[in-house]
Amino acid sequence: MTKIIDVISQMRKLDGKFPKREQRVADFVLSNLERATRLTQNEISEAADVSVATVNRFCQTVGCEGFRDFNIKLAQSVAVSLQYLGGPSRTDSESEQLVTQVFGALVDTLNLARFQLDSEAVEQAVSVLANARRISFIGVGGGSANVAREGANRFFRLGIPTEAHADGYFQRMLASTLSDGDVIFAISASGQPAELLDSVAIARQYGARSISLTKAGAPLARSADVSIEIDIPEDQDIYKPSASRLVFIAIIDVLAAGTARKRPELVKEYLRRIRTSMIALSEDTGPKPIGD
Amino acid sequence: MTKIIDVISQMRKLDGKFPKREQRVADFVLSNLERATRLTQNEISEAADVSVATVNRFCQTVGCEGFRDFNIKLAQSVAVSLQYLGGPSRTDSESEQLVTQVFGALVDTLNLARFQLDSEAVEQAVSVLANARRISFIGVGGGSANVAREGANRFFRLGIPTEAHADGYFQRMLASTLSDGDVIFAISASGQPAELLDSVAIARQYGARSISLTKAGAPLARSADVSIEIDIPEDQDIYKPSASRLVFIAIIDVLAAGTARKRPELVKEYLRRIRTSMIALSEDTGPKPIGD
DNA sequence: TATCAAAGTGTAAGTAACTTACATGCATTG
DNA sequence: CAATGCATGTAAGTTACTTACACTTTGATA
Repeated sequence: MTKIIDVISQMRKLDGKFPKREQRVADFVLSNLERATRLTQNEISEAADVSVATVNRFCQTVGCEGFRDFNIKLAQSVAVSLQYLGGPSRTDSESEQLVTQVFGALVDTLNLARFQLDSEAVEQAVSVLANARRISFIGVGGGSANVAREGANRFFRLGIPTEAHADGYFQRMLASTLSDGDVIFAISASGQPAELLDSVAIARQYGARSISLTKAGAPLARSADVSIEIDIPEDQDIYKPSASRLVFIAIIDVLAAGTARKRPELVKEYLRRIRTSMIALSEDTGPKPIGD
Repeated sequence: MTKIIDVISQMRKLDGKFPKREQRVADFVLSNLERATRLTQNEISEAADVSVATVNRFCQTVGCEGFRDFNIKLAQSVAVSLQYLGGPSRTDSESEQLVTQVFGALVDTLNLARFQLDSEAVEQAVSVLANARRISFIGVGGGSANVAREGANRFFRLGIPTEAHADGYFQRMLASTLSDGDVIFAISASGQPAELLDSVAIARQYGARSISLTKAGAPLARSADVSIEIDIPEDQDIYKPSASRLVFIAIIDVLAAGTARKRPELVKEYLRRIRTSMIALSEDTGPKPIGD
């Protein structure tokens, strides 16, 4: 697939090195980025006071096939840039800026995490989960505990008995009841909590498989059979919420989707049952994700 | 500023309501978003097996002036949605594709949601939250209940007493104890559950403010003082987890960040205290988001 | 069930826009 | 000063978008 070439930076790079008349085109476009998007080749040629052919050549000079191609690439670059540049002429309200910032940061982080994900670890984890008789998600501290609950919420829909716990003592006791065929899934942003380290160690001792989802290189990562590690630079702005738990949830999504695909028929049946159980409660029972 | 009209969500919104032949065009474009960007009207008409005129009418139906206009707007929407996705290369393993798909869908959905967010509603919600004496998050069903917990987890760090409940009976009873200065925050992907509708009505009756985070146009949205509405087309692939709860969490992030900025000094102090309380438990107490 | 109106659809002509070939002009260098 | 090569504009050529009109389907009503 063709990566979107950023014509704006391409124009900036060549700025000053264009042939004289093409430079006029560049000047005009660069100082009327947003407007140029909506103009035809002809209109641009008039605005820059050059011939249409020059405009066309200009397009080829910046690496496009012709004006058509240039026009679309410019529109795309402008669309992307305007989002994050928050250029000077923008009159976004404060709350619009807030939304852009937070969503931007989240998207950014998701993308970062995606490239860190070790696909081999994902594959191993899916294979362990798909064969699990039972999965116990554990996590402590508000965030990770919620991710653990989310994991349980995801996987029980696939017909696998699941549970989630945030109580360190309970976790250790629970771990000691697990055995071959069971899976303990430990979640921690720091990878340090003794509760989790203990629980994983206990569970392994009794023959259960263990999966960890945590910070790269953390003690917890080293202690589990399969370890999914992510290193997310937390934003320095302490008012900006951390994105790591969102990434964790996204990873749980990946694992759930992968597991579901390994047992398609079973899953369909379980989802059907769950949907049936909700018919009485809701008007809408189409083929949609289930549960509120 | 010129708002970029998001034709992709426009298409999704009208999906299923198009005239028969135009629907074919919609189907093709929606499932070949990136490719459609580079096709001419003629090529699209062939691919969808309709006449060019139908393609042109389709463009007008989704709110564009004609194909030219549509083509550019589509390119922009696609660019914004896919800006972080390097396309999947052919050599990707199955699990790599899985990761790409799930993350891609999430990023896509986040971008979509951003355009739908009504910044005025966000502003109002932040203002209500920042002045709250206490916030009760309520939700039912695995997903929304978790989002509610996440909300509580976020806001208590800002020094506001919070709680989260998933028990419908408890929610109603709780609601009847609220009064002026308290806030009830109801979360639901469907916006239908009677538990939430009742609780919000009861809380309002006793003078509490109410905020809802739910599907656009749902009953719950109409019943609250401030309503944040999102319309997310759920993916048809039932094995693919729904992205809506991730969007909900992202929105909670936005609200928390906005609230934090309204009370910077207070928040700093509370975060300091929380961090202090954790020093004994962890090696790492740098300026990072707190809590596991 | 027949009829009619309204909406949907395709064909084809018309128009606007992009592309390319070619001729002219200008600058640089031997 | 002449020759070469790059830069530019003109105009013809081609492609692509738009629109008018006629035919078809759909749905409502008698």
